[in-house]
Amino acid sequence: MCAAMTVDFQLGRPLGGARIVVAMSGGVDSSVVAALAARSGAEVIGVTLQLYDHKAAVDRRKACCAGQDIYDARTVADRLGIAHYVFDYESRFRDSVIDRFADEYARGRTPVPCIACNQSVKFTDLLAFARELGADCLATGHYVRRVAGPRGAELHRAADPARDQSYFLFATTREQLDYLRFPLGDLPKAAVREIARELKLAVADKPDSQDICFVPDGDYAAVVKKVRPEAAQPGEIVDLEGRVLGRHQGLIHFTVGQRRGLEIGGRPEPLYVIRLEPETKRVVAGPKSALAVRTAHLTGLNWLAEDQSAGLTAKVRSLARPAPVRFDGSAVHFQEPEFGVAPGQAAVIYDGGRVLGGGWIEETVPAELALA
RNA sequence: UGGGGCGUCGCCAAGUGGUAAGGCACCGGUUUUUGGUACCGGCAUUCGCAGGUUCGAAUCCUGCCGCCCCAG
Repeated sequence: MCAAMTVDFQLGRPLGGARIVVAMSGGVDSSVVAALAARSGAEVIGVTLQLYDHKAAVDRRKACCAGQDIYDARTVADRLGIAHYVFDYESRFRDSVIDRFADEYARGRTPVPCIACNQSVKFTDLLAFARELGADCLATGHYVRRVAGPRGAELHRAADPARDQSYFLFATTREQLDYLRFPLGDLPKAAVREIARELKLAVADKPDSQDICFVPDGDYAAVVKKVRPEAAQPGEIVDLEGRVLGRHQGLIHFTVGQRRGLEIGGRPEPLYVIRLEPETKRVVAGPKSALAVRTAHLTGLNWLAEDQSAGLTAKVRSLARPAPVRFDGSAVHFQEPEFGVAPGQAAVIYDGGRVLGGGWIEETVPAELALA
Protein backbone atom coordinates (compact mmCIF):
# COMPACT_ATOMS: atom_id res chain seq x y z
CA MET A 1 0.00 0.00 0.00
CA CYS A 2 1.34 3.39 -0.87
CA ALA A 3 1.71 6.16 1.64
CA ALA A 4 -1.03 8.17 0.03
CA MET A 5 -3.50 5.69 1.44
CA THR A 6 -3.43 7.66 4.63
CA VAL A 7 -4.63 11.20 4.63
CA ASP A 8 -5.17 13.73 7.35
CA PHE A 9 -8.78 14.73 7.64
CA GLN A 10 -7.82 17.66 9.85
CA LEU A 11 -10.44 16.94 12.42
CA GLY A 12 -8.26 17.57 15.42
CA ARG A 13 -9.53 14.53 17.18
CA PRO A 14 -9.37 10.76 16.85
CA LEU A 15 -11.18 9.56 13.80
CA GLY A 16 -12.52 6.58 15.66
CA GLY A 17 -15.62 8.38 16.82
CA ALA A 18 -15.84 10.82 13.95
CA ARG A 19 -18.42 10.92 11.22
CA ILE A 20 -17.54 12.02 7.69
CA VAL A 21 -19.94 12.73 4.91
CA VAL A 22 -18.45 12.28 1.45
CA ALA A 23 -19.97 13.88 -1.61
CA MET A 24 -19.83 11.05 -4.11
CA SER A 25 -20.35 11.96 -7.75
CA GLY A 26 -19.74 8.49 -9.07
CA GLY A 27 -16.35 9.40 -10.47
CA VAL A 28 -12.90 8.18 -9.49
CA ASP A 29 -11.96 11.15 -7.41
CA SER A 30 -14.80 11.23 -4.95
CA SER A 31 -14.81 7.44 -4.85
CA VAL A 32 -11.23 7.51 -3.66
CA VAL A 33 -12.11 10.14 -1.09
CA ALA A 34 -14.77 7.81 0.23
CA ALA A 35 -12.24 4.99 0.31
CA LEU A 36 -9.68 7.08 2.17
CA ALA A 37 -12.33 8.17 4.62
CA ALA A 38 -13.47 4.63 5.17
CA ARG A 39 -9.87 3.64 5.89
CA SER A 40 -9.42 6.37 8.44
CA GLY A 41 -11.58 4.59 10.94
CA ALA A 42 -14.31 7.21 10.91
CA GLU A 43 -17.90 6.43 10.21
CA VAL A 44 -18.48 7.37 6.59
CA ILE A 45 -21.68 8.29 4.86
CA GLY A 46 -21.63 8.67 1.12
CA VAL A 47 -24.12 11.05 -0.43
CA THR A 48 -24.89 11.32 -4.11
CA LEU A 49 -27.10 14.01 -5.54
CA GLN A 50 -29.27 13.44 -8.51
CA LEU A 51 -28.92 16.77 -10.24
CA TYR A 52 -30.82 16.45 -13.47
CA ASP A 53 -32.94 14.17 -15.53
CA HIS A 54 -30.81 11.14 -16.04
CA LYS A 55 -32.91 9.95 -18.94
CA ALA A 56 -31.57 12.83 -20.98
CA ALA A 57 -28.06 12.06 -19.90
CA VAL A 58 -28.10 8.33 -19.90
CA ASP A 59 -25.33 8.21 -22.48
CA ARG A 60 -23.29 10.90 -20.85
CA ARG A 61 -20.72 8.68 -19.28
CA LYS A 62 -18.34 11.56 -18.92
CA ALA A 63 -20.75 13.74 -17.00
CA CYS A 64 -21.68 13.55 -13.37
CA CYS A 65 -24.63 12.66 -11.24
CA ALA A 66 -26.98 11.13 -13.73
CA GLY A 67 -28.17 7.55 -13.76
CA GLN A 68 -24.96 5.71 -14.46
CA ASP A 69 -22.98 7.81 -12.02
CA ILE A 70 -25.43 7.21 -9.23
CA TYR A 71 -25.15 3.51 -9.86
CA ASP A 72 -21.35 3.75 -9.85
CA ALA A 73 -21.35 5.64 -6.58
CA ARG A 74 -23.58 3.04 -5.00
CA THR A 75 -21.37 0.24 -6.25
CA VAL A 76 -18.32 1.88 -4.71
CA ALA A 77 -20.11 2.50 -1.44
CA ASP A 78 -21.19 -1.11 -1.29
CA ARG A 79 -17.67 -2.27 -1.90
CA LEU A 80 -16.35 0.00 0.81
CA GLY A 81 -19.11 -1.05 3.16
CA ILE A 82 -20.26 2.48 3.88
CA ALA A 83 -23.72 3.93 4.05
CA HIS A 84 -24.89 5.63 0.90
CA TYR A 85 -27.77 7.96 0.23
CA VAL A 86 -29.07 9.36 -3.02
CA PHE A 87 -31.04 12.57 -2.96
CA ASP A 88 -33.09 14.19 -5.62
CA TYR A 89 -31.79 17.76 -5.99
CA GLU A 90 -33.13 18.25 -9.46
CA SER A 91 -35.37 21.22 -8.79
CA ARG A 92 -32.77 22.92 -6.63
CA PHE A 93 -30.13 22.35 -9.27
CA ARG A 94 -32.41 23.66 -11.96
CA ASP A 95 -33.12 26.83 -10.02
CA SER A 96 -29.65 27.65 -8.80
CA VAL A 97 -27.53 26.34 -11.62
CA ILE A 98 -29.29 25.66 -14.90
CA ASP A 99 -31.67 28.62 -14.86
CA ARG A 100 -28.93 30.99 -13.74
CA PHE A 101 -26.76 29.60 -16.49
CA ALA A 102 -29.41 30.32 -19.10
CA ASP A 103 -30.17 33.76 -17.67
CA GLU A 104 -26.56 34.76 -17.90
CA TYR A 105 -26.27 33.73 -21.52
CA ALA A 106 -29.51 35.54 -22.27
CA ARG A 107 -27.87 38.68 -20.86
CA GLY A 108 -24.89 38.26 -23.14
CA ARG A 109 -22.65 37.06 -20.35
CA THR A 110 -20.67 33.86 -19.94
CA PRO A 111 -21.48 31.95 -16.77
CA VAL A 112 -19.43 29.43 -14.84
CA PRO A 113 -22.02 26.87 -13.77
CA CYS A 114 -19.52 24.79 -11.82
CA ILE A 115 -18.95 27.66 -9.43
CA ALA A 116 -22.66 28.28 -9.09
CA CYS A 117 -23.12 24.61 -8.32
CA ASN A 118 -20.41 24.59 -5.66
CA GLN A 119 -21.87 27.74 -4.15
CA SER A 120 -25.39 26.50 -3.86
CA VAL A 121 -26.15 22.84 -4.23
CA LYS A 122 -22.90 21.46 -2.89
CA PHE A 123 -21.64 23.87 -0.28
CA THR A 124 -24.97 25.18 0.90
CA ASP A 125 -27.54 22.43 0.62
CA LEU A 126 -25.42 19.35 0.82
CA LEU A 127 -23.24 20.91 3.48
CA ALA A 128 -26.27 21.75 5.61
CA PHE A 129 -27.45 18.22 5.18
CA ALA A 130 -24.12 16.85 6.36
CA ARG A 131 -24.41 19.01 9.45
CA GLU A 132 -27.86 17.66 10.09
CA LEU A 133 -26.41 14.19 9.96
CA GLY A 134 -24.07 15.24 12.72
CA ALA A 135 -20.99 14.85 10.58
CA ASP A 136 -17.70 16.39 11.60
CA CYS A 137 -16.97 17.43 8.06
CA LEU A 138 -18.00 17.21 4.44
CA ALA A 139 -15.31 15.76 2.20
CA THR A 140 -15.23 16.20 -1.57
CA GLY A 141 -13.01 15.10 -4.43
CA HIS A 142 -11.91 18.58 -5.46
CA TYR A 143 -8.27 19.03 -6.26
CA VAL A 144 -7.54 21.85 -3.91
CA ARG A 145 -5.76 22.12 -0.57
CA ARG A 146 -7.20 23.17 2.72
CA VAL A 147 -4.36 24.39 4.89
CA ALA A 148 -4.69 25.05 8.58
CA GLY A 149 -3.36 28.57 9.00
CA PRO A 150 -2.80 30.77 12.04
CA ARG A 151 -6.17 32.41 11.52
CA GLY A 152 -8.14 29.41 10.43
CA ALA A 153 -8.44 27.32 7.33
CA GLU A 154 -6.89 28.59 4.14
CA LEU A 155 -7.64 27.54 0.59
CA HIS A 156 -4.64 26.69 -1.57
CA ARG A 157 -4.04 25.47 -5.07
CA ALA A 158 -3.68 21.73 -5.54
CA ALA A 159 -0.23 20.23 -5.41
CA ASP A 160 -0.76 18.99 -8.94
CA PRO A 161 -1.01 22.24 -10.93
CA ALA A 162 -2.50 20.45 -13.90
CA ARG A 163 -5.47 19.34 -11.82
CA ASP A 164 -5.93 22.40 -9.66
CA GLN A 165 -9.62 23.29 -9.25
CA SER A 166 -9.26 26.24 -6.95
CA TYR A 167 -10.72 28.51 -9.61
CA PHE A 168 -14.07 26.84 -9.14
CA LEU A 169 -14.00 27.28 -5.40
CA PHE A 170 -13.26 30.96 -4.94
CA ALA A 171 -16.79 31.64 -3.70
CA THR A 172 -16.46 29.23 -0.81
CA THR A 173 -17.10 31.10 2.42
CA ARG A 174 -14.85 30.82 5.45
CA GLU A 175 -17.61 29.11 7.34
CA GLN A 176 -17.98 26.52 4.59
CA LEU A 177 -14.25 26.07 4.29
CA ASP A 178 -14.08 25.47 7.98
CA TYR A 179 -16.29 22.43 7.57
CA LEU A 180 -14.99 21.15 4.23
CA ARG A 181 -12.17 18.71 3.58
CA PHE A 182 -10.36 18.06 0.29
CA PRO A 183 -8.25 14.94 0.77
CA LEU A 184 -7.03 14.87 -2.83
CA GLY A 185 -5.38 18.27 -2.85
CA ASP A 186 -1.93 16.87 -2.22
CA LEU A 187 -2.16 13.99 -4.64
CA PRO A 188 -1.35 13.77 -8.33
CA LYS A 189 -4.20 12.43 -10.38
CA ALA A 190 -2.17 9.36 -11.25
CA ALA A 191 -1.89 8.49 -7.57
CA VAL A 192 -5.64 8.74 -7.17
CA ARG A 193 -6.23 6.32 -10.00
CA GLU A 194 -3.56 4.10 -8.52
CA ILE A 195 -5.41 3.98 -5.24
CA ALA A 196 -8.65 3.23 -7.02
CA ARG A 197 -7.00 0.32 -8.80
CA GLU A 198 -5.41 -1.04 -5.67
CA LEU A 199 -8.77 -1.02 -4.00
CA LYS A 200 -10.30 -2.52 -7.09
CA LEU A 201 -12.92 0.16 -7.36
CA ALA A 202 -15.05 -0.30 -10.44
CA VAL A 203 -14.56 3.34 -11.39
CA ALA A 204 -10.75 3.16 -11.43
CA ASP A 205 -10.54 3.63 -15.17
CA LYS A 206 -13.61 5.74 -15.65
CA PRO A 207 -12.87 8.75 -17.87
CA ASP A 208 -12.53 12.13 -16.21
CA SER A 209 -15.56 14.32 -16.35
CA GLN A 210 -15.40 17.26 -18.67
CA ASP A 211 -17.58 19.91 -20.22
CA ILE A 212 -20.73 21.02 -18.46
CA CYS A 213 -22.33 18.08 -16.69
CA PHE A 214 -25.94 18.91 -17.57
CA VAL A 215 -25.22 19.69 -21.23
CA PRO A 216 -25.47 16.71 -23.53
CA ASP A 217 -23.12 16.62 -26.53
CA GLY A 218 -21.51 19.89 -25.62
CA ASP A 219 -24.39 21.80 -27.14
CA TYR A 220 -24.93 24.25 -24.32
CA ALA A 221 -26.84 26.64 -26.59
CA ALA A 222 -29.55 24.02 -26.97
CA VAL A 223 -29.99 23.95 -23.20
CA VAL A 224 -30.19 27.71 -23.00
CA LYS A 225 -32.70 27.77 -25.82
CA LYS A 226 -34.84 25.22 -24.04
CA VAL A 227 -34.89 27.20 -20.81
CA ARG A 228 -35.02 30.68 -22.34
CA PRO A 229 -36.39 30.31 -25.88
CA GLU A 230 -36.43 34.08 -26.32
CA ALA A 231 -32.68 34.21 -25.88
CA ALA A 232 -31.97 32.79 -29.31
CA GLN A 233 -32.71 35.90 -31.34
CA PRO A 234 -30.63 36.32 -34.49
CA GLY A 235 -28.78 39.55 -35.02
CA GLU A 236 -25.95 41.36 -36.71
CA ILE A 237 -22.24 40.85 -36.43
CA VAL A 238 -20.56 44.24 -36.63
CA ASP A 239 -16.99 45.49 -36.48
CA LEU A 240 -15.70 47.97 -33.94
CA GLU A 241 -16.93 50.86 -36.10
CA GLY A 242 -20.40 49.38 -36.34
CA ARG A 243 -20.17 48.18 -39.93
CA VAL A 244 -22.21 45.06 -40.52
CA LEU A 245 -20.03 42.06 -41.28
CA GLY A 246 -22.61 39.34 -41.14
CA ARG A 247 -25.40 37.80 -39.14
CA HIS A 248 -25.61 35.35 -36.26
CA GLN A 249 -28.15 32.94 -34.85
CA GLY A 250 -28.24 34.28 -31.31
CA LEU A 251 -25.88 35.80 -28.77
CA ILE A 252 -26.03 32.59 -26.80
CA HIS A 253 -23.66 31.02 -29.29
CA PHE A 254 -20.87 33.45 -28.49
CA THR A 255 -18.58 34.53 -25.75
CA VAL A 256 -15.97 37.25 -25.52
CA GLY A 257 -12.68 36.07 -26.95
CA GLN A 258 -14.27 33.46 -29.17
CA ARG A 259 -12.82 33.04 -32.64
CA ARG A 260 -14.55 30.11 -34.24
CA GLY A 261 -18.15 30.18 -35.32
CA LEU A 262 -18.37 33.70 -36.70
CA GLU A 263 -18.21 32.30 -40.22
CA ILE A 264 -16.70 35.46 -41.60
CA GLY A 265 -13.69 34.82 -43.79
CA GLY A 266 -11.74 36.61 -46.44
CA ARG A 267 -9.65 38.72 -44.12
CA PRO A 268 -5.96 38.64 -43.33
CA GLU A 269 -6.39 38.39 -39.56
CA PRO A 270 -8.70 36.19 -37.51
CA LEU A 271 -11.79 37.85 -36.10
CA TYR A 272 -12.66 37.53 -32.43
CA VAL A 273 -15.76 38.35 -30.44
CA ILE A 274 -14.89 41.57 -28.66
CA ARG A 275 -18.16 42.09 -26.83
CA LEU A 276 -21.84 41.18 -26.86
CA GLU A 277 -24.63 43.74 -26.87
CA PRO A 278 -27.83 42.14 -25.60
CA GLU A 279 -29.85 45.35 -26.09
CA THR A 280 -29.20 45.43 -29.82
CA LYS A 281 -28.56 41.71 -30.24
CA ARG A 282 -25.26 42.61 -31.84
CA VAL A 283 -22.02 40.69 -31.72
CA VAL A 284 -19.09 43.07 -31.98
CA ALA A 285 -16.08 41.48 -33.63
CA GLY A 286 -12.55 42.71 -34.11
CA PRO A 287 -8.87 41.82 -34.22
CA LYS A 288 -7.14 40.09 -31.36
CA SER A 289 -5.55 43.34 -30.26
CA ALA A 290 -9.02 44.68 -29.43
CA LEU A 291 -9.41 41.91 -26.88
CA ALA A 292 -6.65 43.24 -24.69
CA VAL A 293 -8.06 44.11 -21.29
CA ARG A 294 -6.34 46.07 -18.55
CA THR A 295 -9.00 46.17 -15.87
CA ALA A 296 -11.89 43.99 -14.77
CA HIS A 297 -14.53 45.31 -12.37
CA LEU A 298 -15.80 42.66 -10.01
CA THR A 299 -19.00 42.05 -8.10
CA GLY A 300 -20.03 39.39 -5.63
CA LEU A 301 -16.63 39.43 -3.98
CA ASN A 302 -15.71 36.69 -1.59
CA TRP A 303 -12.65 36.84 0.64
CA LEU A 304 -10.91 34.03 2.37
CA ALA A 305 -8.06 36.13 3.64
CA GLU A 306 -7.71 39.34 5.60
CA ASP A 307 -4.77 40.60 3.69
CA GLN A 308 -5.26 41.94 0.16
CA SER A 309 -1.80 43.36 -0.23
CA ALA A 310 0.28 43.73 -3.36
CA GLY A 311 2.13 41.06 -5.26
CA LEU A 312 -1.02 39.27 -6.24
CA THR A 313 -1.94 37.23 -9.26
CA ALA A 314 -5.32 36.45 -10.75
CA LYS A 315 -6.90 33.95 -13.06
CA VAL A 316 -9.87 34.75 -15.25
CA ARG A 317 -10.28 31.16 -16.33
CA SER A 318 -9.51 27.87 -14.74
CA LEU A 319 -6.71 26.89 -17.06
CA ALA A 320 -4.84 30.17 -17.26
CA ARG A 321 -1.55 30.71 -15.55
CA PRO A 322 -2.04 33.32 -12.86
CA ALA A 323 -1.28 36.81 -14.14
CA PRO A 324 0.22 39.57 -12.01
CA VAL A 325 -2.43 42.06 -10.91
CA ARG A 326 -3.17 44.89 -8.56
CA PHE A 327 -6.46 44.79 -6.69
CA ASP A 328 -8.06 48.01 -5.54
CA GLY A 329 -10.97 46.64 -3.58
CA SER A 330 -13.39 46.28 -6.48
CA ALA A 331 -11.36 45.78 -9.64
CA VAL A 332 -8.30 43.86 -10.73
CA HIS A 333 -5.73 45.68 -12.86
CA PHE A 334 -3.59 43.44 -14.99
CA GLN A 335 0.10 44.23 -15.29
CA GLU A 336 0.08 42.86 -18.82
CA PRO A 337 -3.00 42.96 -21.04
CA GLU A 338 -5.22 39.95 -20.55
CA PHE A 339 -7.14 38.48 -23.48
CA GLY A 340 -10.58 36.97 -23.64
CA VAL A 341 -11.90 38.31 -20.36
CA ALA A 342 -15.63 37.66 -20.45
CA PRO A 343 -18.23 39.26 -18.17
CA GLY A 344 -19.89 36.54 -16.12
CA GLN A 345 -16.66 34.64 -15.61
CA ALA A 346 -14.86 34.68 -12.30
CA ALA A 347 -11.64 36.46 -11.46
CA VAL A 348 -9.87 34.53 -8.73
CA ILE A 349 -7.11 36.23 -6.82
CA TYR A 350 -4.09 34.41 -5.47
CA ASP A 351 -1.12 35.11 -3.31
CA GLY A 352 1.27 32.48 -4.54
CA GLY A 353 -0.52 29.20 -4.03
CA ARG A 354 -3.16 30.58 -1.73
CA VAL A 355 -6.60 31.62 -2.86
CA LEU A 356 -7.37 34.97 -1.32
CA GLY A 357 -10.77 35.32 -2.91
CA GLY A 358 -12.29 36.70 -6.04
CA GLY A 359 -15.40 37.95 -7.71
CA TRP A 360 -17.52 37.88 -10.81
CA ILE A 361 -16.40 39.92 -13.77
CA GLU A 362 -19.01 42.62 -14.28
CA GLU A 363 -17.31 44.61 -17.00
CA THR A 364 -13.88 45.11 -18.47
CA VAL A 365 -11.84 48.05 -19.68
CA PRO A 366 -10.01 47.65 -23.01
CA ALA A 367 -6.28 48.20 -22.85
CA GLU A 368 -6.38 51.08 -25.34
CA LEU A 369 -8.84 53.02 -23.24
CA ALA A 370 -6.95 52.30 -20.07
CA LEU A 371 -3.87 53.90 -21.57
CA ALA A 372 -5.73 57.07 -22.51
C1' U B 1 -21.06 44.53 -79.43
C1' G B 2 -15.33 51.18 -79.50
C1' G B 3 -11.30 50.56 -76.01
C1' G B 4 -9.15 48.38 -71.55
C1' G B 5 -9.09 44.87 -67.45
C1' C B 6 -10.43 40.51 -65.00
C1' G B 7 -12.32 35.40 -64.09
C1' U B 8 -7.30 30.12 -59.35
C1' C B 9 -10.92 26.19 -52.85
C1' G B 10 -16.82 29.47 -49.35
C1' C B 11 -13.79 34.53 -49.16
C1' C B 12 -9.00 37.11 -50.10
C1' A B 13 -4.84 35.77 -52.88
C1' A B 14 0.39 33.82 -54.86
C1' G B 15 1.70 31.52 -59.18
C1' U B 16 3.05 33.96 -66.67
C1' G B 17 5.46 26.82 -69.75
C1' G B 18 7.25 22.18 -65.76
C1' U B 19 3.32 19.60 -63.17
C1' A B 20 -1.74 24.52 -57.82
C1' A B 21 1.90 29.05 -51.88
C1' G B 22 -0.34 31.47 -47.95
C1' G B 23 -4.18 33.88 -44.98
C1' C B 24 -9.38 33.95 -43.44
C1' A B 25 -13.55 30.62 -42.98
C1' C B 26 -14.84 25.59 -42.30
C1' C B 27 -14.00 20.41 -40.46
C1' G B 28 -11.38 16.95 -37.13
C1' G B 29 -8.13 16.15 -33.00
C1' U B 30 -5.21 17.54 -28.48
C1' U B 31 -5.78 20.27 -23.90
C1' U B 32 -9.95 20.98 -20.03
C1' U B 33 -15.12 19.77 -14.16
C1' U B 34 -17.27 26.63 -17.34
C1' G B 35 -17.40 29.33 -22.04
C1' G B 36 -13.37 30.45 -24.89
C1' U B 37 -8.24 30.66 -26.28
C1' A B 38 -3.95 28.05 -27.97
C1' C B 39 -1.73 24.02 -30.52
C1' C B 40 -1.79 19.95 -34.22
C1' G B 41 -3.96 17.96 -38.52
C1' G B 42 -7.44 18.13 -42.85
C1' C B 43 -9.27 21.07 -46.73
C1' A B 44 -8.78 22.82 -55.29
C1' U B 45 -5.78 15.93 -59.60
C1' U B 46 -7.58 21.38 -60.41
C1' C B 47 -7.21 26.91 -62.10
C1' G B 48 -14.96 30.39 -66.03
C1' C B 49 -16.13 26.90 -70.36
C1' A B 50 -14.61 24.57 -75.09
C1' G B 51 -10.94 23.69 -78.44
C1' G B 52 -5.67 24.25 -80.02
C1' U B 53 0.00 24.65 -79.62
C1' U B 54 3.62 21.75 -76.61
C1' C B 55 7.06 16.08 -74.14
C1' G B 56 4.47 19.15 -70.66
C1' A B 57 0.03 24.84 -69.63
C1' A B 58 -3.47 27.90 -64.42
C1' U B 59 0.35 30.06 -67.18
C1' C B 60 0.80 30.64 -74.97
C1' C B 61 -3.22 30.86 -79.09
C1' U B 62 -8.62 30.81 -80.72
C1' G B 63 -13.71 30.98 -79.66
C1' C B 64 -17.59 31.35 -76.19
C1' C B 65 -19.64 32.81 -71.35
C1' G B 66 -19.53 36.12 -67.12
C1' C B 67 -18.02 40.49 -64.47
C1' C B 68 -15.72 45.39 -64.07
C1' C B 69 -13.93 50.16 -65.92
C1' C B 70 -13.58 54.05 -69.62
C1' A B 71 -15.94 55.77 -73.64
C1' G B 72 -20.62 56.14 -76.45
